[in-house]
Amino acid sequence: MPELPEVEVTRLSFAERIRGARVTGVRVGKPLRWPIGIEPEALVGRTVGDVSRRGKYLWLAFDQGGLLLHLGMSGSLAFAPKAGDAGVHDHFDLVTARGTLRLTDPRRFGAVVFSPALDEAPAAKLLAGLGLEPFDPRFDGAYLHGALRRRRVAVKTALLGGAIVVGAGNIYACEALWEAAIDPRTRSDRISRVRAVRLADAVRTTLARAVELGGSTLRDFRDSHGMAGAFQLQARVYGRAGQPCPRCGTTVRRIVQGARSTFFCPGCQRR
DNA sequence: AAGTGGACCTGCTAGC
DNA sequence: TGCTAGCAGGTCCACT
Repeated sequence: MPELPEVEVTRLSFAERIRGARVTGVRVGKPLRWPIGIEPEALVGRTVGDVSRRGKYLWLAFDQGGLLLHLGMSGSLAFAPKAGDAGVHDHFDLVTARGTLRLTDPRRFGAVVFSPALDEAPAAKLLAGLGLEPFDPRFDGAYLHGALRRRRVAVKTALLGGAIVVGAGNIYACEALWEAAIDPRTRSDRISRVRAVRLADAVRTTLARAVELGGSTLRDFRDSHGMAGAFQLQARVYGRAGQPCPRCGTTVRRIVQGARSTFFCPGCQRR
């Protein structure tokens, strides 16, 4: 489910509501990717502060420490309709007077990890190695060109890796490469400076537009109030194998790169 | 060091 | 209808 736009849309949908709330209870379900790292009871009595985002992680700050949250492949955060009605896929509840923030995650690739601070372990360790935020002014064509030159993987793989720029997962990496008219199989060190400028623009604008549209709801993504996203309706290539490219009419293809599906137009996306 | 493939876990859909 | 294979939005880790 969640790439940067879905995570950001989720954040925007609950941050205001939960800020200042006092934790009155915590419920945990099945284990997620990593142990929480604190007795859930020890969170009771803390006050929620700001919710920020780094890549696809959310940092929910308390007056003391905070929780690093990740939605994995199938996670979502929502306010529970009423307390005590947790289903089999609900694995974390943060109960407050302003509502119960609930992580639902069928595949359990997501995570809830307590950390004493964002810049201390374990949070810092999980965030180490992340590339620039796409909306960071330092993320531009020159930076991207330089970073791509140091790698020899396919440019799609380089984007997905997150070590150069965070936030573009499988949907938006495919979409940004279409936007920039670059063949996803192109070796990253063969991308010219001019095309790197185009690609950096495409990554930024694709992610920004997706946030504006409320993310992509392919199957089950909802924000914390249950709203679906609309970006998927505008996807040009993702999930559209066999359909005509909206730019040149060539049939969109699906290939596999690094065990992930890549969708692209072999007509107008060039090496 | 960088690149590759497997691992984690569950649910859904298409096809026989 | 029931079973199976294949697929899914992420990313860490072990191995080459």
